[in-house]
Amino acid sequence: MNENNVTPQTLCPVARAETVVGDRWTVLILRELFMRSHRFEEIQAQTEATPQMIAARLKKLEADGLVERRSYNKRPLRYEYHLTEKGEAFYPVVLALRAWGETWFKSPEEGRAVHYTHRSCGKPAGLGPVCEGCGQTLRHDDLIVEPDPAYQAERQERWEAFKASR
Amino acid sequence: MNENNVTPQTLCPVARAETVVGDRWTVLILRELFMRSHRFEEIQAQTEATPQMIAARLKKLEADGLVERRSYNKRPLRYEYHLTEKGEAFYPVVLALRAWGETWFKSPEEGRAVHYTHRSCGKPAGLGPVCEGCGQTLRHDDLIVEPDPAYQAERQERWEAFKASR
DNA sequence: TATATTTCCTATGAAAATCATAGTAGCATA
DNA sequence: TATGCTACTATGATTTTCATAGGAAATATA
Repeated sequence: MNENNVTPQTLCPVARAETVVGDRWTVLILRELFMRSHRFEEIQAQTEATPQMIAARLKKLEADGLVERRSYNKRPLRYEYHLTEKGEAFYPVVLALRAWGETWFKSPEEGRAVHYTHRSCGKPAGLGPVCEGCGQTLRHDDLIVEPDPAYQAERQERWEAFKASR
Repeated sequence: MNENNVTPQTLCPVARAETVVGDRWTVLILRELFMRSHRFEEIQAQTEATPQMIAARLKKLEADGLVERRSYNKRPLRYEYHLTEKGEAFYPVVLALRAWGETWFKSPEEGRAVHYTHRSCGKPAGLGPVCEGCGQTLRHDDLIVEPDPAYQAERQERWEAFKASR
């Protein structure tokens, strides 16, 4: 994995961002955090990465300031992972990635994986970056997220397969 | 490198997108194409990747339909790389990445790497996704791109260093 | 004619990351 | 005592990446 460079080599913000998020597993972990999976096991099950991949990336994400670890249980000590403000600020990238993926990687008969409703106007938000209904810029905490039944089932199944394999 | 899966494993558009662009070099190559570097050597110089990295990724980007190779010279046969419509459509992701990078990876004394002017309203476009001046969604071909002198110098220097090393 | 130069890559071997698989630590519950 | 739960770590084979060098096919220059 790419160690974070202390002195930035370039002024380019895309290159700097990529030293942190230029990795498939990292982005999938961030997706899971936005999907409100906060536990190691949930993230592992839904990304289908090995535990080392998850562990290494969570550690780096924490070092890079996108993620913080919160203990939700002493004895035995257990942690959950949450996005920091910097991590939350990554949302527009995920949204843009989603829009691109929905547009260019789906056959017509496949529906959207997730349906968004814009809380402030009550209308479907569409693919962004601005709300289809009211034109406002979409923010993560202003969206009601509803996984499509098919996607929900897929996630459910992945979780069960994961559980069964222990 | 990740071979493209014929049957998608998931409905998640982010995961599907990441099988194509979930890689640092790939994103940097796309950035260069948006910066109007179309030649192998320019891309190599500005990304500072090895030629195999570039060659392999350009090949995959072509297979994935984001990039097309155009011969600009017979005898000797020479190619340039250009974005397809699918590749151009990736722009919002780059823009979001840039905004995040500019916001979270810069000290106050460092300026923006690139300045955008919105062609249709003539005002500075800001960090997007919508124009700071007029509120419209930013499109790549509607932006006048002006690298900051410092960033320009950095790129110039990289090119010269590359040339000198041959 | 001979020698550079330009451009786009390919070859090679060492170093690092990744993967599948298995296992550990600490505690709770039956 | 045994079984389960959760968050990881260990190991060894496989794959990818990196640094460095080189090649091929033509034109330009001496």
